[in-house]
Amino acid sequence: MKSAMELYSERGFEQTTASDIAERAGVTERTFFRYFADKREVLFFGAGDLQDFVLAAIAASPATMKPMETVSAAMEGVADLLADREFSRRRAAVIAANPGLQERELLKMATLAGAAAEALRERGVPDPVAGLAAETGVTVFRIGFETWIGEGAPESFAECIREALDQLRSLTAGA
Amino acid sequence: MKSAMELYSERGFEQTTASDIAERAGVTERTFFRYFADKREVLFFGAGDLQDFVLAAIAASPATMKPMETVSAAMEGVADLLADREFSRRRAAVIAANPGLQERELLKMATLAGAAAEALRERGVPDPVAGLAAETGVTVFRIGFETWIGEGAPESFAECIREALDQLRSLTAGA
DNA sequence: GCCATTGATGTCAGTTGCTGTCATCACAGT
DNA sequence: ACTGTGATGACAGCAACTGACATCAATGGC
Repeated sequence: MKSAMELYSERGFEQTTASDIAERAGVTERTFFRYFADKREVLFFGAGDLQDFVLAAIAASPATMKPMETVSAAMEGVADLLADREFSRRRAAVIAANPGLQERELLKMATLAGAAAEALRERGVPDPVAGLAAETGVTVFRIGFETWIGEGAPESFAECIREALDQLRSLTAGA
Repeated sequence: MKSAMELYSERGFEQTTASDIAERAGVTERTFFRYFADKREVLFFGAGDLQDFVLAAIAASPATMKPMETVSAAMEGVADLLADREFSRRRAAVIAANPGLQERELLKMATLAGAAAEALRERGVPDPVAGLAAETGVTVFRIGFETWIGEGAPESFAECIREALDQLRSLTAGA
């Protein structure tokens, strides 16, 4: 809900109760918990869509593509789901201010990495490589997202992803 | 406390209340929460020591050592803190069975990676490399730990770490 | 030996996150 | 109209914490 983000931004996450959010949204606290598993989950609404998107992109990529390319391309595609940069910024600020929310975000990322690894395996990528490529891909996503959120970054999310990937490449190449 | 692990193993994490643990330990619920920030934190008692150890190892390593070597060596050294393998196994099983506990573990790992990156920076390792080496080092630790916990693994934790690092090396070299 | 300080623990009351259960009520299909 | 069915509200209750204050034992100066 939008009400939750507003309140989390206004007074901070811990300072807003579930009942506050429900009230602003014009529903009962009970109803709030019917839509969201817990208070934190509100901020990760859409994480499921993101994962579905990434999985579909991996599955749909040409069989000739190398694992790392596949994952990176999928991450670039996520741009379509990230319309409002200002909103992303505020959301990130709220999460950064609260350890509990960071935990949840970490878990979402880990889950995404796990699912991506599985998707790669189903395309025939063997096992240690699949996991590593998936995890690396998620790291690239995270770094790219952070720069996209930051000051003086390129307008385009996809470009941020490509940039992060390039940096990573030159680093591992140098080792 | 040992009481907590026992109960978590017996009935599972969610099925044991804070007051249960306190009772078995012979103290009050209030006292329990004075020692541990929350119910989950019991399982991560000693995470601080681990981080201190890793940081000290990084700081103490010869200045000529390359970043990745430094971090890996530090991770190998953690072996000293991991005496009881059977205990580690039971702990891992409890954590694997509960998303909330996985969240906490993810956070601890992320924190460790952040601190390790900072320690590398203080040794003069420049910025994108420091973060990457730290994160990779933690990944190696995780993989190594998992195989050490698993069946038919080498007795020595340090050996598991070296093995994981070798695998990673051959993977990134192949790309 | 006595008292003051300090630190660890118990007690109690209260808030908040979250859940189960049942009632209500609008709306859809027949 | 009749009957699900699905969304919501109402309410009670548990468990995870927290703050405030009381107790009590050990410690250390006098």
